[in-house]
Amino acid sequence: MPLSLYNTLTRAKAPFQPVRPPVVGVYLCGPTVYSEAHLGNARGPVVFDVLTRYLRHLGHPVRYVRNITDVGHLESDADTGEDKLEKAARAQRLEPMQVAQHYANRYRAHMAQLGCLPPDIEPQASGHITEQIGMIEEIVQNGFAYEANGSVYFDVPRYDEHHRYGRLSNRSVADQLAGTREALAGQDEKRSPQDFALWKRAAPEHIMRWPSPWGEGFPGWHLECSAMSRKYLGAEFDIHGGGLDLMFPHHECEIAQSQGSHSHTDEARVWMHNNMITVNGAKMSKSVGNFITLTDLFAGPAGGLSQAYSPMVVRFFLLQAHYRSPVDASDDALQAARKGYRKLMNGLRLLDKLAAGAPAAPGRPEAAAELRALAAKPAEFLDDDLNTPRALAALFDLLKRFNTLAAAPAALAEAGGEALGAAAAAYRTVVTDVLGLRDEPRANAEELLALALSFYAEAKADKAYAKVDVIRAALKDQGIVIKDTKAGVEWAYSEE
RNA sequence: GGUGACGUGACCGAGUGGCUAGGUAGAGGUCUGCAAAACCUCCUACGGCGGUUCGAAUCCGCCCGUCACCUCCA
Repeated sequence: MPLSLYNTLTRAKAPFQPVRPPVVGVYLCGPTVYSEAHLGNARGPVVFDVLTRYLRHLGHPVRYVRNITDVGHLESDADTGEDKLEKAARAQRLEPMQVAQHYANRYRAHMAQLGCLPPDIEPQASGHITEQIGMIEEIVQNGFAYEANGSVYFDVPRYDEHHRYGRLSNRSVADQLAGTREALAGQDEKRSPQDFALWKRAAPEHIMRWPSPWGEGFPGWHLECSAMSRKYLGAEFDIHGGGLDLMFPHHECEIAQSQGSHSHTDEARVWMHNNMITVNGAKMSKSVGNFITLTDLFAGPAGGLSQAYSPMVVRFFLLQAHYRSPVDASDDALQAARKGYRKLMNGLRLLDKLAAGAPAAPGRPEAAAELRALAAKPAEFLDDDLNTPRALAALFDLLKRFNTLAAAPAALAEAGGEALGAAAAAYRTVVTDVLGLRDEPRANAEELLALALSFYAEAKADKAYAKVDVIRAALKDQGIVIKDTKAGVEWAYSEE
């Protein structure tokens, strides 16, 4: 069964066909690095991490691009001076690029904790000013942009005459005009309120600025993704992802820029949007008090949650909902996810035991076939627009079967070693390679060691020297030597 | 006002025109020195009102309610 994906552009699921098979190009809109990443920032990267992992599992060489936005966006169109990055830099008395680097580093660390593989290319907007200027020049040449007072704006009505603007988000230019009437004030530079900036003239106090044919300034909000995706993935590539909130205006503008500059393509063939996360039923916001940064989430109580939740629990929790559905985080939901996650991980350990006791004989054909069919289910559900909740359900079904087999040697023999091995491999592959869930060891080595030493001391006191020798040898295998001192039993790392 | 999504059992969350989602929690049981795990059985469902249909929780209409986007936002 081929992989089907839901395309926001067509509002339908369709079998996935790479533009240049077997290679697949994926672009995900990355973070603007001016503050700590929060729970909501985790969903897109996790979803598209599973997507790229699955594409690779299916044998596609994937080029996964996730940008870092380090040219801060303006707070609003009317505000020419307040740039998010510069604002953060001023508040922290730092160079803007220092702020960007700081949060980019933290972002990468958080993504690694969440089990997201690093992108193949992680381009930064500030390093691609040349490409962005080149793209603006093309758009101007094609008549879809105009210069005004050192800034360049995309001419939405003009573009709309040739290509429909608003296809992705299903909006019409006329409707938007009706809806934005009140906002007309103070937008004198723009010919139409929907026009968006490709290049902004820098006010004197603006720090981040670059020379351009239109004077000193900086690129507009939406341009970097068009320029960088084109550079690294081509004028038409396979999959463009992002949060639902980016659909309009960001992605709509990207399509317009790509169509208007070069290629008469929609930039990407498939547009995928992950839905949002709410916390205790409401959108995260600082004023509601349910805003949760990833740092706080992983470390302790935050934003209406009573305790810390580990990165893998969060990942499992996110995968338990379909990526196009909204998901609500709460203590109840996360605690249930934690137990489910641990159950799945305990399954991985069970596989090792099963493999050790697997029968060599082929088993009964029907039983073997049945086990293989059960083991094929998780991937089948992933084929259906990445249905991770169903895939997880199928994994739990499979795990139940493993548990049953582990307790019943007769049934184990019926299934046969070959089918068992294949089923175990399927479980392990989907859980770890595709869903990216790994075991988070929780046992405290120091405490376990203290326990072993207490048994040692007890055995010694009982003069049970056979037991004493066993404990000492086992610890030595772990590189730990026991030291009997007058003060009591101590330990040290072996110097051998 | 425009666009889109949604309302499923104690909680989270899939799915489907008739056939078990799954996880968590709860009840009983098997196993067990005790416990845990595991397994078996059970429990509470599809917002309301109409319509289409042999049959709808699943399709259509209306109503009620919730959320998101339309300004930066994952």
